[in-house]
Amino acid sequence: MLKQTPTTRSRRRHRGTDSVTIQDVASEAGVAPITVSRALNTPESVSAKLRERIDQAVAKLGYVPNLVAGGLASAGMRMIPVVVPSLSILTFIEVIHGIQQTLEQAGYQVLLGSTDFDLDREASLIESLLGYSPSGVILTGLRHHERTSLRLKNWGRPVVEIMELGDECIDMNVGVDNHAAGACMAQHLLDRGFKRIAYLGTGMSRDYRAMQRFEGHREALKTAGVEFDLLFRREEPSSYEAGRLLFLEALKTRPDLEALHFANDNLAAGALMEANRQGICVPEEIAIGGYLGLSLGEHLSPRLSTITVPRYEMGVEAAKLMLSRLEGRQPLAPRLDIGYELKVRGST
Amino acid sequence: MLKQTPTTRSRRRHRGTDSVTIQDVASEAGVAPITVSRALNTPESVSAKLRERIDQAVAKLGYVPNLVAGGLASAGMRMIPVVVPSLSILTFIEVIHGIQQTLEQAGYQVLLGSTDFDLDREASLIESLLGYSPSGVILTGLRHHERTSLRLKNWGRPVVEIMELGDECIDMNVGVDNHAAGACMAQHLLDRGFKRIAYLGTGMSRDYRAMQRFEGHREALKTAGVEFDLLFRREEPSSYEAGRLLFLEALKTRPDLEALHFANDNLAAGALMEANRQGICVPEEIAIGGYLGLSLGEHLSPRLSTITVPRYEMGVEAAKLMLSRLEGRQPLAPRLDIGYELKVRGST
DNA sequence: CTGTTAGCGCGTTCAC
DNA sequence: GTGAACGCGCTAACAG
Repeated sequence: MLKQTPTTRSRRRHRGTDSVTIQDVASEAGVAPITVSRALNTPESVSAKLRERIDQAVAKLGYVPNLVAGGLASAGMRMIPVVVPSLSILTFIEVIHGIQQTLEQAGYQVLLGSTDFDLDREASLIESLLGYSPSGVILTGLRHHERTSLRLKNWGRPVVEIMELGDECIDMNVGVDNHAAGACMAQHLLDRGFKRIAYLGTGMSRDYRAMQRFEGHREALKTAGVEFDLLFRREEPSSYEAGRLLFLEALKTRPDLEALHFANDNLAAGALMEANRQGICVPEEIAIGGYLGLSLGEHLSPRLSTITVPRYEMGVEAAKLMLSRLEGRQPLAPRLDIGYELKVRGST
Repeated sequence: MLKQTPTTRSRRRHRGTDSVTIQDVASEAGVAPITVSRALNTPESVSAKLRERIDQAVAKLGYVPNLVAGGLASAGMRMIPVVVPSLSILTFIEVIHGIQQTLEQAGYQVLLGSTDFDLDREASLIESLLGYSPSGVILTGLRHHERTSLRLKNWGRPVVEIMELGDECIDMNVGVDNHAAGACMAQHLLDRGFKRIAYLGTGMSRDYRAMQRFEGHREALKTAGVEFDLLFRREEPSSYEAGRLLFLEALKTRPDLEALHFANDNLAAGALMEANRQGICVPEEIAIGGYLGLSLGEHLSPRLSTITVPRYEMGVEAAKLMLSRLEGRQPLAPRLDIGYELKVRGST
């Protein structure tokens, strides 16, 4: 299947991809291969004259550097694995998008990895991803297998942990303070005069960041002297449907509830749409708050109050941090709080 | 930055990643490196005794094969670039998800690439992705730069084109018949008794698949003897907001419209939500149909009629086709129609 | 500024 | 069933 043409060039001893190599370009331009290499990688270290001859030869032969060979000889394959818990959660997609756009401009490619919120899978995935000799790694969260953290710390190449903020990171960290964000929405609900407030989430035994927001929520209530500590949870992944079910369950179990604090906008939107369907008035009969700032929230009626997190920007910043290290610059700070913003809209 | 420890092992001449190599394992097990290689890649060609010794050494040293070296020596880096027009369109994300899940199980990794619907960018992106010596390539659509198609045809490794269906593909093809899908929804609208039906889409000068659906739509109307050929378009990317604006524009320009056929569910949902907001009754005052089958559509009121496309499954099938080639099996058919399904719900 | 030499770590080839 | 030698294509190191 590989190479059906039995190799026209006589130079090839065996195998070989039969493509144009740096040697071909060197011959064409009448220089040594290393000069071609330099002309391509550090043009300023080659005289203008040779550079031009080489550029012409490259164009003429259609030379494309073999990054694998380059990666073996030097270091780094100009790839960055991005390891996230799930590819079916929009948040991660948007972060990945930001990362991809930024890295691609700089000539790096993104390698995708997903762990399904499983730290064992994360550990083995990262282990095998390192076999690709990537230039750096971006991964989700600050909690990992101990051997993963150790391995990456000793790895000697840039590592960025995203989505979460903390004092102890492997190398660099861009994220948001989940605890504070949870407290922020809870405080908003309290400010609105609600007391019987529940938190509702999915997959919280695996997604500990949602749990951190719940902790913030709970603490805000406690601090305000509101003795109400209600959590509704389901173990399936987040979806509109899960939000709808959570909503129904909450209404049924505790008809006295005044406000619902959802772990994310998908759930909140599912609830809001169900409320619309049933003719339940939001926020008069029950208030609904979310987290993330999905654009959908702005189009529902009433518009969804939420805490927006600049997800795309988080990706961009993570990538920039990565690039600054890769290009030898020391990043200003290895830790960046990307922030969040409370958006008060109609649903609360 | 790279390797701060000045290399403890004396073996290293210069550079080198200071990690465990096949040679280390070989020494530990008291065999030649090639035997380790065989024990790992073709276990049946090594005696049980040695195999066990080697496995132990691998475990003891925590050896992880350097895929870069392997990729250079043999061929294929066990990576598959997936090139899509955009990472901000949910459809592509879901397809990528299916691809990623399937390939990762088989030990292949996904490299992400996006072209922003630009065939020039696609051409140069693919050119540079080939530098990674990937095992295969998955790309979007059947239309490419001629040099891209030629390059990939001569490349000698599996190529799958997705999202679209056609007779002439580079190698293998999994997708959906856009023309037929557009006609299908149009026919449904006609069957409902609507005649003044408009098609509404975004970015259609770049996203020719949406245009193919429009052609199908237009033809269905013509065939039915309905002389109505109205297209509303905007050039921004699809979004709820774009759908809302398109909806408003259509209502304003042509108050006599009976049904709106949107190029995708994002647009349709934006329109439907705006209708709700304005108290416009759907479908009594105006019917709305979409395309894709996003789960959001099922939660709106009324529920959105649409044409569902099994996006995740399309990814899975594309990956399976790829794998069958990579593993030397001939795929049953190099062309797979993934199909679509008309979902008639409340909005029409 | 340019060239020479010597690997990067692995798998193929061919011999035993 | 196992091993020795060599090369995949490129670049770091060290001259000149």
